[in-house]
Amino acid sequence: MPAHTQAVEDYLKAIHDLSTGPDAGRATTSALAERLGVAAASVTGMVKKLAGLNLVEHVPYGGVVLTEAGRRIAVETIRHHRLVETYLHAALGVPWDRLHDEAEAWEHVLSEDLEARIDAALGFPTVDPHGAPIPTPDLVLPERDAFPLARLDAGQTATVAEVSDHDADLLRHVGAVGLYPGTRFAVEAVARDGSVSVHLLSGERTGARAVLRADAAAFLSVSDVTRPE
Amino acid sequence: MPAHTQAVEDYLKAIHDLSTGPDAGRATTSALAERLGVAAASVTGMVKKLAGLNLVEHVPYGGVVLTEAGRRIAVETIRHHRLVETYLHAALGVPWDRLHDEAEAWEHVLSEDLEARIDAALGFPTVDPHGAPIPTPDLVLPERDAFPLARLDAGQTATVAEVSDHDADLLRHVGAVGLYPGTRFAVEAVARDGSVSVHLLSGERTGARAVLRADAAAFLSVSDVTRPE
DNA sequence: TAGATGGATTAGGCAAGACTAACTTAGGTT
DNA sequence: AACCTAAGTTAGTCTTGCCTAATCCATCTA
Repeated sequence: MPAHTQAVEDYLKAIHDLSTGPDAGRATTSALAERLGVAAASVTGMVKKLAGLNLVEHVPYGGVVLTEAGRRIAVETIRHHRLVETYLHAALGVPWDRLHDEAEAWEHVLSEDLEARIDAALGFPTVDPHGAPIPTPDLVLPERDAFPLARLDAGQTATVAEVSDHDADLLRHVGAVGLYPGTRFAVEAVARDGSVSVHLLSGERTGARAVLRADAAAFLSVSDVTRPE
Repeated sequence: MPAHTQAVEDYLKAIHDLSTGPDAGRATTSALAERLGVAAASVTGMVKKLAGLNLVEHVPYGGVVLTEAGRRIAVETIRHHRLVETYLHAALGVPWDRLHDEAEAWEHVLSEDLEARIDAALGFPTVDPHGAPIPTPDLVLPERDAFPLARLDAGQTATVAEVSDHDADLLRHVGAVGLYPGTRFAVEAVARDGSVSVHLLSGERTGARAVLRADAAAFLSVSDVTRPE
């Protein structure tokens, strides 16, 4: 059935990412080129191919949108990615900041059978080690009402929902600070440069105080926020 | 470092297989084509490329031999393949006859780090589930003095050393008979058509008697043979 | 020694994907 | 309304691997 190549899966996944979340809409050629590390002309070429396969709808000069068929392949690939990350972390102890790159390769060669075995071995997890939701076997991707930590003000308390897995250096920093998904914390202050002083209220480093870099604050999403007062 | 593609790894592995074992020698174009499921002309083309990369020595009309550099890549790939098979079997319960195909895909995307983690998780195994030796991390592939079961005569006793993992149907048959690697058995009779009646002396089905198909007898190797008398 | 024959090689192509360079288009500016 | 610019697209190549068809070579046989 899956006659799609690895490149096709990568494009569809990238399109999905870009057209999901707060900034939804059409994915642009340049955004795809940037994310995939490829020249814009290459994107145009592949997008035309994907349109021919009815996996996306392409409005010249206006970006692309996934069709239902395209969405299914994208979500299937995301499921593979997140299951593999979860497995590598839980079963083989691969550190947080290396999961993404390993999973990037493995997600494309995972058979249905192995996917099911890994899922079962993990007890059918619903989130991966970065806090990202794992699509269900029938390709439903749960929505979340989380938002960037960077929007919190001093005095607010929240729980880490998800950390972007794209930048290994950023992950190491967040790990050093202790803000793993599920950790509850209070914002003590927000510096002029955007870095955030936090007080950990749960997790391994409960009670610790640390400063989160501004760039990291933008890529951490939080939920269960209590308004001060 | 590994700038070699998956196709290169597959060719080198196939050349290694064909030029190893009892029937050693130069690997021929047609044998490679057959094994890789590819046209002979394609093999000639790739072989010239490999020769240019100094991974093989090519004598036109006379076959190919691996260079040391080529041998290392081949053995590294074999190590990946056998470690992955062992892991999938031990950790995820993938059945015997499906290991090969899964491993075929995974062997090419296994990072050094993950290879080491899997090796450690398994307790540094030396043979895979088919009885094939796993090359060491420094790429030494142990030799074996095993030979085809088909050469045994009635009355002889031997231990299953290794079962070829290439044919899933054959593996299912061998599994049904109970001749897993390590199993000791006695040959009761060899039929005119080459099928072999065996009496299991160890393993799960100890005491059982069964008939092994002639084609399977050719792809099972044995060791520790006792001569009758 | 001359064929016949089958394996090996060359020649010419194709499909994926990516690149650079050159041209368009859509949206602001002025 | 004329123009500028940045993003998008077209055109033309390149590399990998694979294919078929045609030719070549080495060897076995008559």
